[in-house]
Amino acid sequence: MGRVKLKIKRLENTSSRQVTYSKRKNGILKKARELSILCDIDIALIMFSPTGKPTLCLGEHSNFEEVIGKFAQLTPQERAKRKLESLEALKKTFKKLDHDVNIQDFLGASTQTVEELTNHSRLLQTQLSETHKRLSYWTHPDKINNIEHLRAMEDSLKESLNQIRAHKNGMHLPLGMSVEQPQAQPISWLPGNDSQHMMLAEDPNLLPHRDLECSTDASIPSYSGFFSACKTEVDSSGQESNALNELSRNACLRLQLGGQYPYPSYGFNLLDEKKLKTETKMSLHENPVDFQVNSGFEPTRPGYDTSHQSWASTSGPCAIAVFDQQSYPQQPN
Amino acid sequence: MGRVKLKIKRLENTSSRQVTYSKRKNGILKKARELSILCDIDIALIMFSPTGKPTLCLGEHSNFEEVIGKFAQLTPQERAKRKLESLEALKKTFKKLDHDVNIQDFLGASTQTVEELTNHSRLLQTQLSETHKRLSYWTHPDKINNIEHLRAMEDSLKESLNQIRAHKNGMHLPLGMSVEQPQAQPISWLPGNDSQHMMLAEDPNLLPHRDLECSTDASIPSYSGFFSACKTEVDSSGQESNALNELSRNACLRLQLGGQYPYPSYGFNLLDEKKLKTETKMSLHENPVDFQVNSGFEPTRPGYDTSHQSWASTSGPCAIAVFDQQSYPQQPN
DNA sequence: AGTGTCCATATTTGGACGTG
DNA sequence: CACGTCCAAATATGGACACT
Repeated sequence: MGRVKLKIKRLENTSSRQVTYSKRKNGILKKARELSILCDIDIALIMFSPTGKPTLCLGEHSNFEEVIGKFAQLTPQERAKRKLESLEALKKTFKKLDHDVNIQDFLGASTQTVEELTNHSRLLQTQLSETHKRLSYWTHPDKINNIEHLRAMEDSLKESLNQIRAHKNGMHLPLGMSVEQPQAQPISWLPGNDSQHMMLAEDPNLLPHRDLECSTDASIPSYSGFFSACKTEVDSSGQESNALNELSRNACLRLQLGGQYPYPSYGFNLLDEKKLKTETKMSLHENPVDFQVNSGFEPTRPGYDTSHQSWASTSGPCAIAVFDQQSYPQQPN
Repeated sequence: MGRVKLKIKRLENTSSRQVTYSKRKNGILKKARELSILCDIDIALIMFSPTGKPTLCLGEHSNFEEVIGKFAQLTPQERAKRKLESLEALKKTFKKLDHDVNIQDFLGASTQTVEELTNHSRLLQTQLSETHKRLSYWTHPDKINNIEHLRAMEDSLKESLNQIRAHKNGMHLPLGMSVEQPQAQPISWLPGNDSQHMMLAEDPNLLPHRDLECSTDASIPSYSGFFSACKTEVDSSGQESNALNELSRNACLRLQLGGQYPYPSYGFNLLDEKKLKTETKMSLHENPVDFQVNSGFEPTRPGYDTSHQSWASTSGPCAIAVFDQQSYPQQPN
């Protein structure tokens, strides 16, 4: 009876859902692979069958943590921006469909607000950056090659030292403590000293590439043969195999992504770029990894129904970023 | 001329790659969406355009972290937890719109965005405060009344002094620069000194490029492009060296800071964090799940080739990650 | 660079059925 | 239950061109 047009709506029949999943899964995986090869891009696709069985597909030379990490690196601003972009797209769709406006107004306003906030954030970010920069010179004097600067710093330090000593002396001098006491412990008392830290996905140290059977190399044709009957299809990639590593690595990622990240005090390594990034990135997930059903507002894809049940971190912000793409007016079914 | 059969091989023409990406991206996104809806599953798709622009697509009720996390832990246990019922209503409501837009979503998304940004701003504000506070300790030691702290600071300063001296001495007298130059000017870059511009920053030589992160990001052309994407050019995380001038400076700095050189011992315990990070990572890696290659494939009918790859986790319940998929009989081209 | 449109053809995939 | 097979209708998408 030939193919039947299907309404894009949850298939109520469990069996059909499974069969369809199976078929379409193959289809989408193939598409993903083709896309990654044709356009030579990074791509990662994860899906869970109706039964919960997970499937991962990576581009020819993609590696999971890399992709996720890269994505995770997007700053909140960026995410927000992207989100707005997708909203724009929707807006456009709306317009086209001659659909109503209320929304547009809303969007407009929202955009405005968002923009403001974004600017503010940007400003703060810049300030922070500046400050960190300044601090960095003190933290890593060895990075300075200008002897004049060093000399100046030295003098400054001497002066500060004197100041401190003077101040100290002005205070009660506890038990005959030696002023010259060799310094020992790190200045942990400084504000914000905190050990917690998030790791960055892209940090090679944190996510060592593990190339087991597949990984990167796998991406190559030769690899392709790997489990498949070496077909004519050399392009078959099969990064998927990486799962193994991918999975294990995930843990890390998850940590990072899932956002628990007790906010480290901005105290210390402000200087550390990585951290900075992390902070920025994580800023959205200040909470501990608590997964909670956040059925409330998972942004659903327009036009579709949703049955959600998502475990979103309460703070959930970050998470969703780009969803772009959606719209495509459904063809009338 | 109708559609032409395309060999699944990297498109050498840059332009075609982009066009193709654009088209296929839409296609695959649509497929992903449909699949998630039809089969009511969780799905996450991330891809980067040939230019590096990231795109994320989540299932109807998926949450990025959740998906990644779930995948990571392979904790399928409650997968079944679908609360379809409650959604039926929503579904119905929007279904009749026959298009993809869901106002609720707009609201949700935007709200979230605003929320995110707000949080981010707050966070940055806090960080700034902290940082300033920290700086103030050094700028106004007289405000400190804890002798221990003063002592620690003093020691730290001494240490820094030594470091600087050592570094200074270790330097060869820079090219013809007069060492005797009178050093008089105020040390404007001293901590606490709010002089806006870091004189040091201006000197590229002071900021040896260390491309750590960069290298990574660099691999993806425009990934960093997101900065440029922003009209105004934000520097939220600037890894893009070529970005803006003002940004590039930061970039350098950050790179430098993010470097792996040994942290100075005197001050902030950066090391601790590092260690901590490592530990965390490790623990995560020893994820209970242990994978095994279960490569089994069977050359199917002539002309087909299937490769399935599944990794089963011994411990995890569902633990099976399947990666499969690839090759579908490539019709002889 | 990124999209949208047209058209003709390449692919995908419901349904129904068969197998382990 | 998970797939492989068939067939015909539903879709996706190269190539060319236009717009922004």
